[in-house]
Amino acid sequence: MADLICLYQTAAIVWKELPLTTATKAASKPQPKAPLRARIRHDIEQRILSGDWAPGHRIPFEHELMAEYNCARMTVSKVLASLADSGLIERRRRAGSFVRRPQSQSAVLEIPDIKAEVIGRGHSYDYELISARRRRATKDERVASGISKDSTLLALQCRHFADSTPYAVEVRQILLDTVPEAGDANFFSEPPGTWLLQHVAWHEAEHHIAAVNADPATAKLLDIAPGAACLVLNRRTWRSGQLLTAVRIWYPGTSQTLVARFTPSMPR
Amino acid sequence: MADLICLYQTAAIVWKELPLTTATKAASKPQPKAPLRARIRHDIEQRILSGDWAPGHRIPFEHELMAEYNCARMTVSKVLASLADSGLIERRRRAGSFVRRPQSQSAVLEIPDIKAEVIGRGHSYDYELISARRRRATKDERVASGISKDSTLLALQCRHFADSTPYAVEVRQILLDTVPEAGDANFFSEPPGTWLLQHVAWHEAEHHIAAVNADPATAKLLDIAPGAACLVLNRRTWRSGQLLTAVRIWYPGTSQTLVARFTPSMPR
DNA sequence: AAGTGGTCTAGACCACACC
DNA sequence: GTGTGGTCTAGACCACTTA
Repeated sequence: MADLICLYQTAAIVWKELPLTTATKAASKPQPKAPLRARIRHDIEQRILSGDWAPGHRIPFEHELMAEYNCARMTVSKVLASLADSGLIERRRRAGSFVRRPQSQSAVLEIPDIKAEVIGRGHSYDYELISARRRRATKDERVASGISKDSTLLALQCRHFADSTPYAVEVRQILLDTVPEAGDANFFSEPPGTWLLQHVAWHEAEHHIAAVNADPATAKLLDIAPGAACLVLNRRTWRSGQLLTAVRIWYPGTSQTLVARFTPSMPR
Repeated sequence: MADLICLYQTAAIVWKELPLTTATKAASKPQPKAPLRARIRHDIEQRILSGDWAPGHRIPFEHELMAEYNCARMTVSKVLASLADSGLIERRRRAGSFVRRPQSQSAVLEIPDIKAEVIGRGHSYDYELISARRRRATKDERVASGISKDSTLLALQCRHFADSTPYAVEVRQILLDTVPEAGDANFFSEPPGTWLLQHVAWHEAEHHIAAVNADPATAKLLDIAPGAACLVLNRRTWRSGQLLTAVRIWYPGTSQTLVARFTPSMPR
């Protein structure tokens, strides 16, 4: 039973650590000058989110809403289409529009550029390039990522500091075939992540997040004890199906937490 | 320099571990039977995502697109509005519509119900309720979460198994003031997360993700070595600004990774 | 068969930003 | 002023589903 008490206590600490931020933004009424469809959307959304209209409830037909708000059908149609797009309602021909039940827990995870992240938190930012070299992709990399035989990649290792203490260690590969401009970039002064965000358009990315015990080398670079828990973020980024870059970032587990926030507009 | 080689190797392992899944879904042409605006949107999106229209490029005016596709202004207007809504373009009166540069790295993090997650991965699922009790909120909890003095909460601890091995340990509090039905639920047979998803509408949630070294008690419950890295997920869920539930879930860091995927429709 | 949503048209007026 | 996007109207036809 001592175990239980311990766990409850840690849970209580969590509660204490997290300020009640998201709940304060509730109830923002559209102004009288706001467009009509903002008002209609707000009204419907409010009744759904308050639980007034439970999942499965049939919301008024388009023609009923037309009458209620004395407007054209196009107007209410756009509102309902946007609500369906946000995943809040489901529309069925001949049957009507229905409140959907909450889907699986998904959330928007913000993973900003590290430089911006550090500065945004009010710390001074420093950056150190540890190594950089060009090399051919290994056989494993070619097989796993579907890149061609002669692919050359730029392999970088660097370190990020916040207020002069190590903040994260980054190991990155940039495919020079798909991002040739990276060959001329100066990664001594600018972190590769920041450079890439500014110079390269991307539209697919995949993140894997894991917890690992720091190996001795990483621990030394992060100035933490060997074996201390680290949050490891793996990201690969594509454009038009072509891999642009892969990166693995170690954060000390104690200082760093990722924050994800639910927003009502979710894909299905 | 031994450090570097070690790090590069681990990065290569990542590459190997992650199959090239997202890149295969590229290039899905709208059918000839598809609505006109799907075709228009696809055309524009393609030119932006391919890099043909770089960030800052001015895309054609509405009246130009009307002429090109021989359609009404409303049709192209809806397309451009939806592209702006997705964050792909930025619209300025009198100036036109412009391709936006990629924003900060954000992604949709899928955090499904644990039972569904385990079953979805093809494992057998088992569940164990370790403890359950009602108690008053502590002072710290009241202060931190803005709940009232006399709040009663249901405090649960439970364990999830995949193929009969510990998968996660969960510590949860449910506010009985806001979710009174939970008092009658049978959490001996059904995990609280699953029950809540089915019975309670929610619309705000906040996740914090951290890496910690397992304390002895948690390590014992997860059947891992004390000090092993764990991924810890903290979630609090609200409805209409009222806290419904708070939960902290420990995953063994070695087995568990969270996956987040970028989607083009991003908030700004 | 009837009624729903899905889509589109051809106008209109307004707000706003830039010249 | 001038031209852009923002919003809205009052129709229309079609596809689909369900009664």
